[in-house]
Amino acid sequence: MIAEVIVDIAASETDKIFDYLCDDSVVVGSRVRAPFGGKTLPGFVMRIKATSDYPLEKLKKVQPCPDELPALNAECLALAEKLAARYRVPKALTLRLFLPSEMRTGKVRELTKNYAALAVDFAEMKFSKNAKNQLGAAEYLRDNGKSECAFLNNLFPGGVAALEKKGYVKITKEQILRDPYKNVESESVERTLTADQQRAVDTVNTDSRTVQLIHGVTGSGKTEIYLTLIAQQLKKGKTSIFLVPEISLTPQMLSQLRARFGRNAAILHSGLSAGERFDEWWRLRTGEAKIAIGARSAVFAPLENLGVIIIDEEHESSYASETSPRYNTFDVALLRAKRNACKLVLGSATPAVDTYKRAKEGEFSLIRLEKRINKRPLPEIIIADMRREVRRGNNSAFSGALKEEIEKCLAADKQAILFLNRRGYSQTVICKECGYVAKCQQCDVSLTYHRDENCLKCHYCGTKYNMLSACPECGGVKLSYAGTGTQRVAAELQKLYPAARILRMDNDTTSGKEGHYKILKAFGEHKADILVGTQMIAKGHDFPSVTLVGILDADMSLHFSDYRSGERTFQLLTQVAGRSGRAEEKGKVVLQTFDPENEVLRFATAYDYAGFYENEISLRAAMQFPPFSKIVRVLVTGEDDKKTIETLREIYVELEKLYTEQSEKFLFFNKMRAPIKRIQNKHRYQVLMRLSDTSVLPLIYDICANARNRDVVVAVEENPTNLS
DNA sequence: CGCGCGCTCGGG
DNA sequence: CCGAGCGCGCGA
Repeated sequence: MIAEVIVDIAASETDKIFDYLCDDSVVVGSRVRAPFGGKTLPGFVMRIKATSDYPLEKLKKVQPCPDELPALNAECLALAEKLAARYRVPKALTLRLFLPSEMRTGKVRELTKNYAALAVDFAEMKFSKNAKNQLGAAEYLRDNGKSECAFLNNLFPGGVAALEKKGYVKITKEQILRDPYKNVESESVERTLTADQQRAVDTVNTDSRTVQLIHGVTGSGKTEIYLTLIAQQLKKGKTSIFLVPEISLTPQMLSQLRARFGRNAAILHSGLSAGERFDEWWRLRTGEAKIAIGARSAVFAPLENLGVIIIDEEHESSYASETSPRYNTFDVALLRAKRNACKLVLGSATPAVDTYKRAKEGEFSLIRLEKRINKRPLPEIIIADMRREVRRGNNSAFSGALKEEIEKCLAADKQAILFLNRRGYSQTVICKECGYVAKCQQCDVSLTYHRDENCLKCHYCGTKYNMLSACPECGGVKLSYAGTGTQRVAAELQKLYPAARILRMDNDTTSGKEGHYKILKAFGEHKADILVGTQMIAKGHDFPSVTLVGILDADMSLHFSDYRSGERTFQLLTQVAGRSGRAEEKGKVVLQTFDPENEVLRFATAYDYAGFYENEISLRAAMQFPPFSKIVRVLVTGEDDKKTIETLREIYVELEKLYTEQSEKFLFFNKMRAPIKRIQNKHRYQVLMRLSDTSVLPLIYDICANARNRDVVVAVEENPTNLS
């Protein structure tokens, strides 16, 4: 037999089928070890055939890997090939997406424990008189049956090993599945559906369209709809994939899933240890677990017979991969949904403009949930005009209105959340004498001051620098801290309210697997009065005693010069505001801005998604921005500036030909330095295009794939979320 | 003359 | 991706 093998090398030069001899233990989808140019590499069997075009005598033989099941099923293989073609990446790269990394590197295997059991009858055993440990271990095994070796070795050091040598004891290895969330408490919730929820479930089940968008205000009970859909499929013996933006941010969702589905649910996410991830993956592959829950990579879960795929918070940018292969979770999910003839459910309180347009136009089904559960009112939003605060001489991060509300909140023994999308103490350190700004040596960005470590950090590459005592340019000692971050907010808050218990949650405080969980749990148990945090506190937590949310700088994300800034701001504000008043108490939101007349803020404070959408879509249409066009960026990065520019030029020349030939399909075409000129010592250049007709997109991919140069990375990004 | 490095090519 | 093979440049 001949196996067609893709060797596991991420390079376009080796991205082709190599034929190998194999025996019939090797099947399609299984992993093999293939002799390749002097050494043996892992590979994937794509097909099995009887003959080869390659001279038979030159064929080498592959060794099979002893997996119980082939690592990849037919659907995974087909999908991997499709994605490789779509994104012009080697098939080895897309195949890897379907496997836990430890399966490739082979470093982490199943966790096994050794067990000892008597192999001969105790009465027949003979012991020398000082072999106390042998006798003890044997007696223990006689009385208790099969036991763990580690345990016996503790009690009777060396006993088991000696018994095994004599043939009295047999040692067996047994696989233990790690349980990553044994510490997450279960909460049993079995609610009956509201009429709205039931209607949503019915629509998903009966509507003939593959994609179902659930547009439900925060607190309208979307989670319960997802759980019901999953449970229905489980009853039918079908499997589900449930995708969330960042699983570590949703411990409550997690415990609900655990409570409802127990070990039918497998949780895949980056915080797991390699071994845990392998075990969860394996439970899905074998069919022991039927529900895969996780961030974007869980869309590749090794499930067969899919009944439903759910993408919660579908507007989140984390669903787009930022590393090669730059797949889009929705695209992959749609391919899987079509192949399995199952539904793809999208959910959001603030759908992406593109998604909503497709739903309104009938391509997707649109399900609206306009009421919060129990008809709780949405929190009242108070706009604080920061220009007026400055005029009054208040230069602090807190407006008078916010301070007043914080005081009321503390007095009533309720909780508050303050949101500021900037970590660290101050955004930059500036010399008051000469205007010098501290910058990273490896990146073209200013450094952020972190007071707790008294250092300057680069938020792009993570490098730490000692804090300056004087300006390196002019020697001046008057340094000013410009741009407030979460550390400073927490510190100033503590000064204002010495008795208040303050927790901070940002990238700096959430290290470790359960870092997020610990902070959220402490806050949930009212062990703190005020939570100060970045983006990450905006997600779907449910804290009943939070009655106040403060948005310290609502303008921040508005001032990004990209077409999506309005959309992002609306989404962020709505999400954050939704954290307030989730129980009986009515919530309040104080939104601080320097631009109170801004349309996006006005729509957000009125909770008017439809209004926002109409306004936004007409702007986009007028400006010919997505979804009325597609922005394509070709990003060229490399350490060697000359080589990088040379590669950019090669690509540009070819793209320019395309542009002149088919200029009617281009709304914009230019090459330039990227906004951040250097990150981690890599120079960055780009060709920016806006297409009115995407038929040239495959040609753009081709040009970039052909221009691949050593030491220079070329990436094609479609409608990129951040244009740094 | 020798080897050191950089480029090209092949790998089944 | 990685190693083998080869060409050319430079130093003693």
